[in-house]
Amino acid sequence: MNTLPGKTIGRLSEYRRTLLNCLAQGKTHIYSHELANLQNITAVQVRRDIMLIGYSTTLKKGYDVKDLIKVIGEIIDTDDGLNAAIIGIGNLGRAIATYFKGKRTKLKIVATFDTDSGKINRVISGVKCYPMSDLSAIIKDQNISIAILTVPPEYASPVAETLVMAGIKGILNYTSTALNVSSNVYLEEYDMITSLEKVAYFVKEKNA
Amino acid sequence: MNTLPGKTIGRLSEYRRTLLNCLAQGKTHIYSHELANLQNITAVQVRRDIMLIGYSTTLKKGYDVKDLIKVIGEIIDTDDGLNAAIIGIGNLGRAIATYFKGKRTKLKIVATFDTDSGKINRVISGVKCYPMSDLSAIIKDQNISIAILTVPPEYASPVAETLVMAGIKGILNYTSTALNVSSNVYLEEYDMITSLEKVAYFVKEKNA
DNA sequence: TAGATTGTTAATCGATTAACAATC
DNA sequence: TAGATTGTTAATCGATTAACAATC
Repeated sequence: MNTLPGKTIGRLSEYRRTLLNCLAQGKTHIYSHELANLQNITAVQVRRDIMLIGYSTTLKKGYDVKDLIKVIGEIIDTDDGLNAAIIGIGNLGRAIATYFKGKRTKLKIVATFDTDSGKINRVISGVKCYPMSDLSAIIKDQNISIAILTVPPEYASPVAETLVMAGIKGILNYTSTALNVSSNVYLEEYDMITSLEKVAYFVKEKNA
Repeated sequence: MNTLPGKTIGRLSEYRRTLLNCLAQGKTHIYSHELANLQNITAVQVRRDIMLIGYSTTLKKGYDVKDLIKVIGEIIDTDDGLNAAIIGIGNLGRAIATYFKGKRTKLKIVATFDTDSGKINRVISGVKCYPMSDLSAIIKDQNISIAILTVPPEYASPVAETLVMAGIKGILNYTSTALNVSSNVYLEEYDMITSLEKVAYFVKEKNA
């Protein structure tokens, strides 16, 4: 299977969650236009995404919900799962840790890191907090390949460097600092202030 | 000025923050390639974005940092500012409120809402928390036009409906529920689990 | 069959980048 | 001037959508 576009991967993740809801409600089959409506996109886009992952149905009665969940899992999950860590366990870090609790997924948050001695060695939102100084050692020990960066902006760059040196393969950066990492590390950045400013701009434009 | 693409608006917001940092460091002028490097994008993209907002410099010594900050502000800010509210003040809500504290921007978070009686009427992360039952009234009273939705997923849809009825103009949805709002309300959705799954997928692909 | 649905190609739309003239 | 930089058009790239044949 060729590498799929990022946008398609994002939608597949959303399809899966929606499908799991459908399954919980006892729905066994779903039409492309039903799934599209639940996601506020078009049915063609759903069908095209599903085409890209090589799944198809013989029936004209929609996709088999269970099957499709399984096939999406084969595309976006790894067989043996991946370990992740949250770097900086403030409000945002806790929010993410809490989101993950109880979600049965191939991704596991196995450690958090902080400099605050009041947090170190405690279990926070279900995950053990280690001192920042042990970052490299624990990433290697626990085979952590993904880091979720929620430290204050001024620490983002040095911490990212440490992460890369320690062998991290992917970083999800929630700090407001744009990072510059070597191209063999996958980097995804998201900034809440930017999103909010974008909403504000379009609110202004709509009412102009 | 025509409405600009969302991607450009996102980048303008980031340029501004970077430029404010530069200004704080005493930098008065910046070349397109410098700004591009700080943002990990290309210089052409920077120049094109700046072209789109109608700014240009006569000097070949880069853009005047102060001027450019001002011009970006004229594009993305409203003259009189906009008020926002956080709906659901859990960890994520608090993270956002805290991010905003001390940021001088035309956007103000003026209220938060929750159902937890232990939170109601307290000031949390610098913002007063009101009971969810007062949502409509306070949105109208305080002229709130943007809602940041950080409630549990099962409440997302009914709360969004209330928000729209109360006259909200833009919603930034951080819940995992895809919303369906009338087209005169601007909706921006972001889901952390999806982002993390995307990172996991590309980590897997890079190492395949 | 007629109507609904899927899978897929081709067309369109939008965003990025290459190329380059103009300017300092 | 030569070299660096900007502003802008045209080309390219990528993602979405329209159109439609095939199938139930």
